[in-house]
Amino acid sequence: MSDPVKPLTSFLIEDILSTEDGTSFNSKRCSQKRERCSQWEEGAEKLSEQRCRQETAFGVQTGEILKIFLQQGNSTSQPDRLFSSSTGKQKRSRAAFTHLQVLELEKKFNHQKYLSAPERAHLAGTLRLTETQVKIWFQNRRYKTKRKQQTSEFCRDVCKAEGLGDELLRSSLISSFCKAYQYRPYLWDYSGPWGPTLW
DNA sequence: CCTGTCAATTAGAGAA
DNA sequence: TTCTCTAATTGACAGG
Repeated sequence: MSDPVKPLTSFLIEDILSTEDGTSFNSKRCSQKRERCSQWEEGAEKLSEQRCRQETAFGVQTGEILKIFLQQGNSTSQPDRLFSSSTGKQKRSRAAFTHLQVLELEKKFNHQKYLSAPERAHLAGTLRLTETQVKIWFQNRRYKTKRKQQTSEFCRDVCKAEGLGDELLRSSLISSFCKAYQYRPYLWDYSGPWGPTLW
């Protein structure tokens, strides 16, 4: 019998809700943050109801399922961290993927940069992640790859400009690159003398 | 409409 | 505390 309890993240709540009422939580995408908050609060309530039903179904004591979540060690899988208890204000949760999960995701990514829906579902199932988490991981991974590649091209061009003694080109390359990436663009991978000092 | 992508950014969490 | 990585969010846009 498979373990009924998965690490609980905001995405899992989406999945739970989508199977609960037959409508996709994703499809309720809201433009207003306020609307989102009220939906999340609703989600929290439904979640707690669902825990009760699971406890009944699995014949365990009240609070047992919550305890299992809490015992999973990963603090971000604590369901109640998703919401601040007193204010009812939404708190963003951040799952920490295990080494194995990342390893498998990387392996798959090296093989193919895009996943079809069935492939994504299969991978999510085997890694015990939600499909949304897999989708977002691949999205972030593609963006990271692209930025790394742009950084390496930038480094190459700057080195070339330096080699030619073209100070004007060098500084224009650097300024346009800095403008494009206000955030640190994976420059730490490059141990050139000027790399990390740029920022 | 719905869902997916990219690009940019935010923010949680672990390491130093 | 600060730094760094990266999961998650947001918004614009595209395709079915």
